Amino acid sequence: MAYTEKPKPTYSEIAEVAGVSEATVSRVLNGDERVHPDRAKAVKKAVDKLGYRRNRSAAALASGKSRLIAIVIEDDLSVFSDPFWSSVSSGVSKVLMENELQTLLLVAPSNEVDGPVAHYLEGGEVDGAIFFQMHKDALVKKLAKQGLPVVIAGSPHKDAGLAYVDTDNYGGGKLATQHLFSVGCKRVAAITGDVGATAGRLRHDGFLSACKLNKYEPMKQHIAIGDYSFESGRDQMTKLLAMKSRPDGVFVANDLMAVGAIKAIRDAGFGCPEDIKIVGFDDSVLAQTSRPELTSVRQDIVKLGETVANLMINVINGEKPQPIILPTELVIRESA
Amino acid sequence: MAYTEKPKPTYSEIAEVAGVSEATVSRVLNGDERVHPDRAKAVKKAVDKLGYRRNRSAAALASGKSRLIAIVIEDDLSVFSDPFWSSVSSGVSKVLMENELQTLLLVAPSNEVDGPVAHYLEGGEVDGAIFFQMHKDALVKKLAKQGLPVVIAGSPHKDAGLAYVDTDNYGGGKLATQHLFSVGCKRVAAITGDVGATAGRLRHDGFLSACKLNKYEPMKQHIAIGDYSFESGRDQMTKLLAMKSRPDGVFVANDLMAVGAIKAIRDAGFGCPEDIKIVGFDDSVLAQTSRPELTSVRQDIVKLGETVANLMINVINGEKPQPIILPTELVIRESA
DNA sequence: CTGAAAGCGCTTACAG
DNA sequence: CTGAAAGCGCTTACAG
Repeated sequence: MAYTEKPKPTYSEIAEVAGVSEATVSRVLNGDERVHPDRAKAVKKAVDKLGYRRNRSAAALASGKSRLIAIVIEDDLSVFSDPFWSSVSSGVSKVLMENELQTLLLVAPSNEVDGPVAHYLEGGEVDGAIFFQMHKDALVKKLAKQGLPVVIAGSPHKDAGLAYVDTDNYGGGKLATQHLFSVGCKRVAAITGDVGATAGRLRHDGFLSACKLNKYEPMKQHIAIGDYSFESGRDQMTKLLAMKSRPDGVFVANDLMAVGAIKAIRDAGFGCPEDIKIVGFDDSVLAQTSRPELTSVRQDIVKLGETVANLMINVINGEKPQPIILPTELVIRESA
Repeated sequence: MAYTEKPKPTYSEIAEVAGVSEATVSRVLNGDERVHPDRAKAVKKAVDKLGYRRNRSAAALASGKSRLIAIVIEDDLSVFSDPFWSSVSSGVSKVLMENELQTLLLVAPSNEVDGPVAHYLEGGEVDGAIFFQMHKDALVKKLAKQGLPVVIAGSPHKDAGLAYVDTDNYGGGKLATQHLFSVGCKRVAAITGDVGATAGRLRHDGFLSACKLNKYEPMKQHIAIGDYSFESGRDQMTKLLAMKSRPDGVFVANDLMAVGAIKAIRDAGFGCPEDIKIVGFDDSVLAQTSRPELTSVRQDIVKLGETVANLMINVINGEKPQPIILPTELVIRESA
């Protein structure tokens, strides 16, 4: 039995089998409504019969559209330990694929405005680019100005008319803090992340807003600034514990710092939640493995990815870029 | 000032500026050695001057090579909470990009041999495919047989002449278990993962090998089988604790189960490491946030990704597919 | 070592 | 609603 070369049918075979021209094949495959239903049916039948699959390179070359969407992630250690982007990417890729779009994975330094990835993106090889929030806005804006459809997963540093999808960081911070008041805390503090970045600032603002709602004026020293690391959570909590007016409830801007804070509480001989209650943010795996288990703000990350992909599709279709904020919920466990 | 259309130079402009034919431009850009150095220089100069970037679709169409490598990940909840693949992908993408290859992200159900992703991969749109270990071998083998360069990150279920890169699971299990003996444990047990899967089996085998080396015959009931979840670690540990011959050292096949095991130890009123010592596997973020901090086996995940990418390149270049095993190291902390 | 020319497999005005 | 034809921007035998 001789090996037969795989036939790899092209338009010409389909056209022949279906008894139409290649132009019509193309129209049918691209969903052109004008084709007569009977011919469309014939084409589809031929496609099935021949097991035809479109050559994307050829289509891209002829049409000028690559049907490729880039996901740009940061080449940075933080990525390596954060399941966040893997979940988002997964949701993105799934939705894009359902829309016959491919997902290209690009790894780039965060502040690179002029490196290889930037050039690649400017080269027009891609129909759109999705950026993960850690990126500086400069490159994103530049690309958007050049007409490339661009969506940010997360919030831009400064709102600049860019399309983005983000978790409701403000609402989440507020929710978490409100919970501390609800369970009877009287001296509520916060350990924030980088308040220069949007997510950190919004969580912080949400905290303040809940305080105001409860007619509570937090002390300045009760707002400690961390950097999202375990160590900073531990160290900032230690400082809070050392204060004369020791807080009895702390909103911590992510779970990793929250776990650090709990360690500090334990090390200092206090109990959580007896002496000090803690609410985290992310509802990561840490929330469940921590002792005590962490009450934390949950964001639906897969949904975030799906929403990002859908927004990208809309932007490509010419809709106006527009922010989308996804709701959070509070998962109550042991720590508060 | 009128907006000028971006010129988007092509071969014809370069050829003109450099005073050569388009064929020569192509040769230079593809690193063909035969071109006279002077002409090559002229072409490169023209390329720089015009800010030329190659149209990949056109090149792909003409050459039949897409310069696209797919990463196929599983559409499964386990992915969503495991930073493993994000780190691997990151390493893969970086190396591929350095070699002018693009990374395509494909999300597919694990046991799909005949779905859209499978068809896509068979369609020849991709120059190679990298699979993450959770995938069943069937699809991978099928593709390999069709001549598609294929590499597995992790181990195949059964060795089938496929190229793969994996952590030394066997060596890691051995290392971990040996450490338990070294610190004086007398009744050493194990909580394994799925021993039907390669990684789980190898870690388990490594455990046995260290036992043998120490002339220790583990009791059958001392080898508990978990499923890598926090709960299974906790439950299996509870069972071990209930035994008359209670172990004083346990090798746990991943950190998440190890943290669960520690909870069980605490809940039962024992101390870790005083009464029972624990060694985990992965050296994940949990290892550092756990109380006590976890002694754990570390694998270099980014390196794994880079190695996978390099292996892929070698396979594409016609080298014989061949397994690569990456070493592990033991990170000693508090739990053992 | 180099160029003229054909061709990769699609898409899309254009004309009807 | 449909087809003939030109063209997208490269690559690659082929001939020299």
